[in-house]
Amino acid sequence: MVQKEPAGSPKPRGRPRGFDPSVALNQARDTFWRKGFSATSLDDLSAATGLNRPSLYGAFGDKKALYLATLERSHAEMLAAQQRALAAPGTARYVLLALYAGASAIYRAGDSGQRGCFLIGTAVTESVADAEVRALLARSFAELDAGFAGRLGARPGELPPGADPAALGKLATAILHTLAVRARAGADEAALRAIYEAGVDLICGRP
Amino acid sequence: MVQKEPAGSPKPRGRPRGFDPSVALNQARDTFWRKGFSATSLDDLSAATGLNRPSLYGAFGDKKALYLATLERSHAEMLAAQQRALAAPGTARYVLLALYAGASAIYRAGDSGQRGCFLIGTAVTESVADAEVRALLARSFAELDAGFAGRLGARPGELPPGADPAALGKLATAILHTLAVRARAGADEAALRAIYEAGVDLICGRP
DNA sequence: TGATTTTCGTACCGTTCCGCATAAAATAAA
DNA sequence: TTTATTTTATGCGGAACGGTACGAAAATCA
Repeated sequence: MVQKEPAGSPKPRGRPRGFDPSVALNQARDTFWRKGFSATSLDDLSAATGLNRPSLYGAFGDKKALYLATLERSHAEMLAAQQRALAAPGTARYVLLALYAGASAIYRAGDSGQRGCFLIGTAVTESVADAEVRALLARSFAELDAGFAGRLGARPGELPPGADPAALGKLATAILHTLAVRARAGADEAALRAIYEAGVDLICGRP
Repeated sequence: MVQKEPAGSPKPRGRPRGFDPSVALNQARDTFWRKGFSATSLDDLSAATGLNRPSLYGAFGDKKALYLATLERSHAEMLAAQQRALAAPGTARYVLLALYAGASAIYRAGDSGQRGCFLIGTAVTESVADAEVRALLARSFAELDAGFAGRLGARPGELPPGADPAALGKLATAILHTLAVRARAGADEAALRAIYEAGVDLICGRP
């Protein structure tokens, strides 16, 4: 494994890293995603990343810090995907359906069983005993709610008269929540699609 | 601790139990509820129930079997509570609001932080790696969906014209899902109420 | 080349984990 | 009382846990 060499950055003094921390972070996230935080051991993470424990520790800190880093990145990616989907051209109904279809595909992925949403599938369990996880989860929900609300309130007349974009935004996030837990329980593509199509019908009004 | 003596049952041969297995099961469930399955040790369970490990093992089997027993009981209680709430007199809107208010109260309970729903908060994480948990979770969702659908389709004319009770039933369960995960993330009573009121507005039609 | 700095790999530390072996205690039957 | 049976309590054993010390390896700098 050869290190990448970003031009212009002065080479650090000692022995260069033999791995890409960003890749390792994704591999660690995949492991947490499958087994959850508590059931994932440092040996699991070591095997998944190909790094030994000292290298993991040196790059990310202890297991908890590594987990928080995967949560933070995953939330940022989810939020970016939401923004991208909601900024696409088309009606609210159209972009919501596309967004949920994309989420459904992600939730059903996974080599050893459908994994659902990373935050819902792993952080929800830890959040009662861990204030940092809980705070990140609450922030993630709030930002998703706001993202949906922004798009739903963007074009006057697109929603049924009297609709409250903020309230509907929270329900749009609720659809993601139910898709996430149901995917983890094994629901297939048709089952998830039926749910989000019915949800979009309610949020945007039947067409 | 004195044993209960159900009349008519022939006394078992040996030393009688010094504890009530049903009470112990609830105490074990509360521990799983707070920390999740993987993070809960047999010592935690022993401390919570007041039993030592051999007694726990003798009464319930290993940790996994004990956990499955708590899941099964919790699901049965949830389903019974749903049936009771939906069979109450009143419009669909009224009974749904009452049901969600009751769920919200349960989800916000907990001595050390809001715990949400037991199944959503703990089983969703385990369900990818454990087929038994996954099957129980899927069954639980399906039965809740069916319970809601049954009530929503029970009285013709109660829903907006053209509404599909089966699809709305799944969305009614979705409201429970989002309440459960948001409670675990720390959402307060007003936040949860705003969500389920908006959800009921959509499902039953604005009043 | 040699010194310096950082990473890598092995091995280890103390702790905690789950499960059980064993014996004492408590009750019913004989 | 004696015997049989079941539940308690103590404590052990092997494995896995998270985390780290330490020396070898690989790069840059002088």
